[in-house]
Amino acid sequence: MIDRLQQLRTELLEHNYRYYVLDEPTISDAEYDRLFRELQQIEAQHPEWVTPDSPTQRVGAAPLTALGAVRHSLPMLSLGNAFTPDEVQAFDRRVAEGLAASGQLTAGERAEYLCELKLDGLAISLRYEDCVLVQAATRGDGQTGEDVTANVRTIKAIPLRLRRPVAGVLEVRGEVLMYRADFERLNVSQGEKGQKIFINPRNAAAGSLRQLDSRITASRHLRFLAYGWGQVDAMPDVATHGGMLDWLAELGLPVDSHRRCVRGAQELLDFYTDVGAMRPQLPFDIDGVVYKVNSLAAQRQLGFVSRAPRFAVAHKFPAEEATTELLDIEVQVGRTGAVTPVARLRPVFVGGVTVTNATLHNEDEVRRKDVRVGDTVVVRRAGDVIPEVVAPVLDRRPPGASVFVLPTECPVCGSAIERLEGETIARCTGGLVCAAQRKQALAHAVSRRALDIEGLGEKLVNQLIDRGRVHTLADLFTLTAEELAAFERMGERSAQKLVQAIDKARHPALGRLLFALGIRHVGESTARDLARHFGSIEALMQADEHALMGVADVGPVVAASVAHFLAEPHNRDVLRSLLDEHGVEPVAEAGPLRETAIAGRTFVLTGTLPNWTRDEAAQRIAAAGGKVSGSVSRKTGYVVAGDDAGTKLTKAQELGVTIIDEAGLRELLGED
DNA sequence: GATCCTCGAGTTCC
DNA sequence: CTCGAGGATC
Repeated sequence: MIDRLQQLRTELLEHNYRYYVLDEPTISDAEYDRLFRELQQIEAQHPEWVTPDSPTQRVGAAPLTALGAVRHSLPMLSLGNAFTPDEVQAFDRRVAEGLAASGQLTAGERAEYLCELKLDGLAISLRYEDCVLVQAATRGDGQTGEDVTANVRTIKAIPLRLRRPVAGVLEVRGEVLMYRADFERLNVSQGEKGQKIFINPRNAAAGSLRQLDSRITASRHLRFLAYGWGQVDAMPDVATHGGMLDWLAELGLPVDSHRRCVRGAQELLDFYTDVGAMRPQLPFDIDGVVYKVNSLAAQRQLGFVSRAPRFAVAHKFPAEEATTELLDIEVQVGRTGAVTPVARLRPVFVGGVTVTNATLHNEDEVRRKDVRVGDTVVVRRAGDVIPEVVAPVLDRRPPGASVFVLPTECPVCGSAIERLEGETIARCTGGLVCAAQRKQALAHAVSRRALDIEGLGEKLVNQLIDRGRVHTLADLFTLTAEELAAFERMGERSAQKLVQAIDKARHPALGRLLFALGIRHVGESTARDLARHFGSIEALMQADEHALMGVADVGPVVAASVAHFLAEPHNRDVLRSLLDEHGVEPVAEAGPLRETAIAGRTFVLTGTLPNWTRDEAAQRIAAAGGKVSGSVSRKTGYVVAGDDAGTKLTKAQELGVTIIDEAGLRELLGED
């Protein structure tokens, strides 16, 4: 009996592999089902023989109450975009120059790329430990994603165990997606059951993957295609991205077969054209193609800019466009007084959602596009998210449509609208006299990245300001549950919860409090820098412009803005009142700048490190809050030197910058 | 003085 | 996500 069980498992795994990975099934679905049921029966008789990697163990488990958070060991990055042939040529030129500079490419030689489809699904990371799938996580913000292990185990295209031995950790990255045919069928059955109809395969895949009840996921026919990797303990002996993909395929992971290895910009563009032609015949949606420098050594050489690799780019298909009528152009007033024209549109379905509003950014933008109220306009979703008015359809302009003129007075408070010379943004001069600005300022102060007060949404903010109950941040801390319960759409329970949330905000991290104040030019990051540098509100309040300039990334403009804010008696009063009367006690930032070796410091990597690639080292430094820069200067904190270090090491010695090796870096990072 | 990069600010929809 | 602008670097 146990022999038969082993045999069934092996056969079913093989058929799975043929079906999902090789796309060459050798038996019918009915035959597969027969084998599957036989295995189920044997396992039912002998529960002690059931193992977690058995093909029967993909049926889903009992619902969870929430998806847990998973921190990626290496961040999941995003890619830069290209939309035009010019941009692709510019990308190729940058790559060629970068590689020529390091001698990896001789002049006139064309760089080698691996071209792939850009799948329109959800990026996930699969973690295998000693060949066994142990965890699956969504991309999330790139640093932290959601734990979707239970759901991912139900996706038949994803092996629960690798087909070849791989020691230690292997993180596989790829896209979970739904085939168009499966999507159509799902919507039919959803419709019959009177359940939610999905707008597109991407949304359906996302909704299915994030189910709390993995039994639902199991019924949804999700697919998976691998395109990359994260942590790899046992790196195979391959030199190219293409080689890595071949290796992943050998391990039993599905990899899309439309990849192509090419040289130079023209061949990249040819791939784009070819893929565009076959796009309607593909079984799944794509939103473009991806070009990656093929050589892994060359990839390391090129490195990263901020969160995106320099060695890869996504060449996107043009966004879907639609035409609709521009009903009106209204202006909004932001928290800094910025006056923004907004297009009110006749609702139109484009790129998977119904669009009714679109920003027009500023006065110049409206002029440049020459859109007028009454025009028929072309609308698209830029970057597939934010709606954008592209241009008017001039043939259909109604006679007498007049050019848009920005009002000279604020529509909310009547103060003058002013546009300083050389600035693109016009601003309401009303300051806190303007209710719109007070509302936005309060909404900003309580937002998640600032004081993080839950339960204080737009509606309530509006009421608090309109009734004159809250004028400054300090007033917020005088609210009681009794009076809040009397506001519209507020019950006793929500009122009490809100008061608790406000109470919790009495001990914010100093940086969050500074960010909450809404000082011009002081965002989340600068606020944290200020908090770390000065350590307390009191110390900051005594700082003059000169002292402020001493903070990293603070120059004359930011220093003047902060000094101006602090010089304003009204602002000082609010701060004093917060601290002295309302029991607000900011807590010093965790890990102040002077006390951690990594956070806020700049690292330069040079030479070959013994165990880490440069990318890995860079990503680990970034994960610990450090910065990685390409060149050595006096502001460089550390130079991490490996074998064959070049001129950067010499320069570091000249400038007296601390030089460490990989072991030293590990020590700083707190690893063994 | 030019250029690259990061940060701030504004915005949409579900 | 995107633009503009401030800051740092070359």
